[in-house]
Amino acid sequence: MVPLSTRSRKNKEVNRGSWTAEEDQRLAQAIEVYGARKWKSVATKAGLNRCGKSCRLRWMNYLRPNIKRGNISDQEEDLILRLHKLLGNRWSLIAGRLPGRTDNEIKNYWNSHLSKKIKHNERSQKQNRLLSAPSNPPAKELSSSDSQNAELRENNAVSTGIEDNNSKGEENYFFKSMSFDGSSGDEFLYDGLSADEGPLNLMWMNRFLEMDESWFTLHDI
DNA sequence: AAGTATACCAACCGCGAGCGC
DNA sequence: GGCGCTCGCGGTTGGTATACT
Repeated sequence: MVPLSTRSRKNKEVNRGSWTAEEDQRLAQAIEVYGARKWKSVATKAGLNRCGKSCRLRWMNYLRPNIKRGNISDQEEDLILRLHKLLGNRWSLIAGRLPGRTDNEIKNYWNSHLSKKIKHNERSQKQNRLLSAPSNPPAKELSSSDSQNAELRENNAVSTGIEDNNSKGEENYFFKSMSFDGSSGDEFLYDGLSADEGPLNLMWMNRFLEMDESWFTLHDI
């Protein structure tokens, strides 16, 4: 995609920029033999004039099996929005909940689509508030955590169109007992699911996100 | 048709955590 | 404890594609 010569930078000894089909093939073959670890040595053994980091990135974001590309579905988008509300810019955690999607892809999708969408929603929300302001009852004073939670719920409802049942506002949701790191917790969520079962999985996740707060507490995210 | 602006996304960079020596 | 190495993460860059004027 990007000519090697144009992506400047420090190390002139190694290739930079777009990967060629041949490089991809070499990398995949090396990983088949040596495994997806020790990226520096994988790069060397594959005969690639690339740094280990670059090889890892290429594998993780492009060559890995079961990668889904393009066309983020409405369901996936909804899930990204909600997870982002809960987790912030922790793209790898969010990606971990979306089978076949990479953190880089979700980050790009967020920056190019969703962040704008949200800004637009917030703007029209403000306008609506201004228009209806005089008839509103005086707002109860909230602690900062209350207001954060309120904002979180409000944005969530606005951006996804799904109302959050958690109206108490003093507690946060939580996720931690099911880890997001692709280890044991993932088994709880995804064990036995193939990539084809993604939609089913997403439905499950959506229900999970709507669960009553009594199931979870947030403090140790 | 040509020039310019904007959107998209692959790839890079810097940083910090974890681990072994 | 200190050092070096590897890995993973999030932010950023910049080339290409597309839309707009």
